[in-house]
Amino acid sequence: MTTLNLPARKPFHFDSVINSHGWCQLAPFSYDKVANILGYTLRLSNGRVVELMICDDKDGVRVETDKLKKSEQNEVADAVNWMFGLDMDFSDFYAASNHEPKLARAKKQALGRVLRSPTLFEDVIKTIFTTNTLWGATRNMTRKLVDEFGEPVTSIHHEHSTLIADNKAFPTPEAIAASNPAYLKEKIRAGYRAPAIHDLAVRVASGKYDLEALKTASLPTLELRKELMSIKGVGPYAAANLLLILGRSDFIPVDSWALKLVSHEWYKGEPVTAREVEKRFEKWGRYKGLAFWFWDWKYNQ
DNA sequence: GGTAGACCTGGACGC
DNA sequence: GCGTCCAGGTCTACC
Repeated sequence: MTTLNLPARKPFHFDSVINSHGWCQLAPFSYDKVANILGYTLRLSNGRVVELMICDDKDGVRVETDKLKKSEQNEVADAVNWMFGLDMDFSDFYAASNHEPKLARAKKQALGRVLRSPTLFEDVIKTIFTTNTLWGATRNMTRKLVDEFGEPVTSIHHEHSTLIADNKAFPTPEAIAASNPAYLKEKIRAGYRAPAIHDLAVRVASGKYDLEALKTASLPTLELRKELMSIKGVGPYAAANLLLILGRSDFIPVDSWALKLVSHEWYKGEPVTAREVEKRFEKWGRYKGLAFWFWDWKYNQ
């Protein structure tokens, strides 16, 4: 058993990260609401697959997992640090939103961080799975992809293996690349998205496309957006969602839900276009995405 | 530069 | 049960 205590930049609220969006409901995440523990099945670079149990801690988060070597501990720490954005600083956003009643709770609740997967590859695929479909189908596609192509937790204690036998890590690009679009369409139920995720997996697995480099790229947001939108299946909504995950807040992920929220907030439920959404948040400039995402919406069913 | 229509799944609804 | 309709972003083709 290994326990890691990872500190976070203040302010930090574990629950705010968990509830930042629906990601904790997508495999290989699991969330125990009663115990307030986030589970995640992680594949380490040496091929070992471990189950992480992540919970709130005095100064950040605590991670419990199988006994790990030092190098493996460092890898887990790096992964969780990224997933929770432990070092992210939102003080400028808090200062900007200080006088906006609809964002007044932002600093107190430490809003700003969004839960992310360890790799951008995983988050791009999950984001493509959210497009043009209902949330139930998104969960379904992700679950099936993990079950079909993910590697199971490496069992050390065989007598306990039944407890973790079902958990698998998110598939590697290689594993998805080795499949084919027809299979992804039929078995994963990815529909017309299948060629897009297969193509991405092939490009990443071949080493020709360094997707993970975008996590730390210092490109201007507009350039980064262009780069994300060059990925098949990633349009304006998906790119904005991924930018928010990457800590860039200049764009709003406008989907049909966003239109509904804005419509009820300012237009008495009358239909609105993406233009109206942009207009309403224009003044927030580079905090546009955050202001939209953490707005205290009237309509919230 | 803007937009109609096709893409695919799953849930709702009517028979 | 079975068929029909609809919601949901992206992409292509065509103005």
